[in-house]
Amino acid sequence: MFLEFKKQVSSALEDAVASLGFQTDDLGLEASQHADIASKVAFRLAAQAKQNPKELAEKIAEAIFLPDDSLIGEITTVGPYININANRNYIDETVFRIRKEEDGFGGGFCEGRILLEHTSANPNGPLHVGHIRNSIIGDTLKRILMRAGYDVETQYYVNDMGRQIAIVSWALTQFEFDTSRKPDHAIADVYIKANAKLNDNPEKVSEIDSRMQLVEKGDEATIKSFDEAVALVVEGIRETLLRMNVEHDSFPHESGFIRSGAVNRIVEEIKATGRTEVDDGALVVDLSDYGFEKTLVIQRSDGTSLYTTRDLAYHEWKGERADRMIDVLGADHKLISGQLKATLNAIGKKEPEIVIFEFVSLPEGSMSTRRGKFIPADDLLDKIEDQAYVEVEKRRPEMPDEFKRQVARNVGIGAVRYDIVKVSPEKSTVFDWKEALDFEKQGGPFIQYSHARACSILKKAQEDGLWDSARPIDPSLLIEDTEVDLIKKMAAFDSVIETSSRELKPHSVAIYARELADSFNQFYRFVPVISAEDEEVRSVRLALVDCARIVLANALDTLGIAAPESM
RNA sequence: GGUCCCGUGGCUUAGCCAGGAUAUAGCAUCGGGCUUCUAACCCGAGGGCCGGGGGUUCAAAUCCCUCCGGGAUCGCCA
Repeated sequence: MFLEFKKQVSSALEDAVASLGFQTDDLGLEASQHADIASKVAFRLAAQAKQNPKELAEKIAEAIFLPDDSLIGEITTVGPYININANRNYIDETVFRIRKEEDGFGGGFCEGRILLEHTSANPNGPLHVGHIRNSIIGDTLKRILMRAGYDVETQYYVNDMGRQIAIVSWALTQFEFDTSRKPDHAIADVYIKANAKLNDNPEKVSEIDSRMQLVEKGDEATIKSFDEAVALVVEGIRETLLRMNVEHDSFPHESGFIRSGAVNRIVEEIKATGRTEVDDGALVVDLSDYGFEKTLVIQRSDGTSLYTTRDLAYHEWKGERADRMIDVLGADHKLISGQLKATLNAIGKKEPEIVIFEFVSLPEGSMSTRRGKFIPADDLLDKIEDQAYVEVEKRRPEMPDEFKRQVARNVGIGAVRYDIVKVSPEKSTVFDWKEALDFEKQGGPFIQYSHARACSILKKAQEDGLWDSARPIDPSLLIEDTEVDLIKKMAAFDSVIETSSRELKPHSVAIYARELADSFNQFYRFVPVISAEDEEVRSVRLALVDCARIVLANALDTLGIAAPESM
């Protein structure tokens, strides 16, 4: 709804500026604490108009023409600022729309097909607390883009033939596989042992090399041993992701692009550009004109392909199947993803948009599956759910155990997802158990609680025979400050989705959801609903609570966090 | 050493790309609020030369330069 208001403001301001004989492509619109939206256009035009910004602002404000059905209300100037407020129509219309559109409210203004790749961790062990930053950013992005209106397919690109996987398959011949453990964890055990053994016995490395050559040549027994190990780990990873409400639509395997011949084809295409040369037996690409000093290796001296080579083929394939490709990658991929884009560009292929997130490290240093230095996501989820159970027990001791477990799951995952997504991806973080298990106030559970609270009011009203969602309402009775603030906050949801989908920044949705819950809680505190004296007022306030329930649920859904009716 | 990212009250953090009105919020601290729709809540207070220094501008947390601190990365790993 705010998007529509903003559009009207833009066009009204443009017309006003034009009517005074000026031109600008920057209306300087910004959120403001003094109005629903403010314009700094007078600053921009002051030089051109040779007038002082204050007088200019007044002239522009006077020149604004508003049609009858406008959403724009009061317009004032304070110095050079033009402060523009929405009118009553905006408030009332917002309430009507939320009730009409329900779970669709706040989206549906974009179209196109997007392939979104995220997580794609190597299947050599379980997801750890660093990986899930990728998963949560990626999954939230998916939800944001889908709400915005895009057709989104998420993919987990499975590395089923890299060096690490060769080590895993070798490890299974060297060490006993503990079938009593979750398979991704059991694989990590033997993988860690294998790496230690290879470290102590460097002559064994040739066994890994030969496995890689065999799999690339299509040796069935070797491929089978890789596949089995990979399938075990991927199954465990999917289970972990599902616990966090993360689900991928497909799992393309790297080997598929070798077998289809796509990798060989793309190597030939790159050769045809004349950019390649053989350096020390390896095939390298010159990307110096793209600003990369070092060449990019796309084939080992033994002729086998690298991750990068297979990734090029994968992106070519994706580019043919979508309007946009988005990859969520860790900071260690910054350079390689730039080289990937440059190479795709050099052969005339579509390039992906890359979302980079910085690392999550441990107090003692960076995480490493190979060295066994990591905290499995499963451990974090187990502990946070245990902690959440304690919190539920404290508050709802009388409820059945099944209820408490369910709430603990929802709240625990909500806390984890919110905690991770609320921070800008470009900040590196250090994982801290104490912090992770501390139910930070005004985090995920705070928003879930607000939703439960709205549900609780509606439930009670319904039991008392006071609430009927079909009954006509008169939103103009919603005049308390906290009511209007809440409605305006809800109206802004579409604009938050629009911005975060355009900038691919999921954390702004997290901030918004918290602010929305905050607005609702203030309304709850100051305005009686069920006990409102006037029947009409009570009805419309109940409708407002229902609106809050809807928008809170939409915001939570966008964050991949459950919206419990009771907790 | 080169390149990229980050550095905002005790801690975590928004704003920076598109410079402008008293710099955002949470945690923690202190004070207040449950006979009233779930207190996982609400209200209030203190606390910041926006890492340091230069520059551009009428105006800099925001742009440029430089230094310091942290992270990432620098061909046959992914």
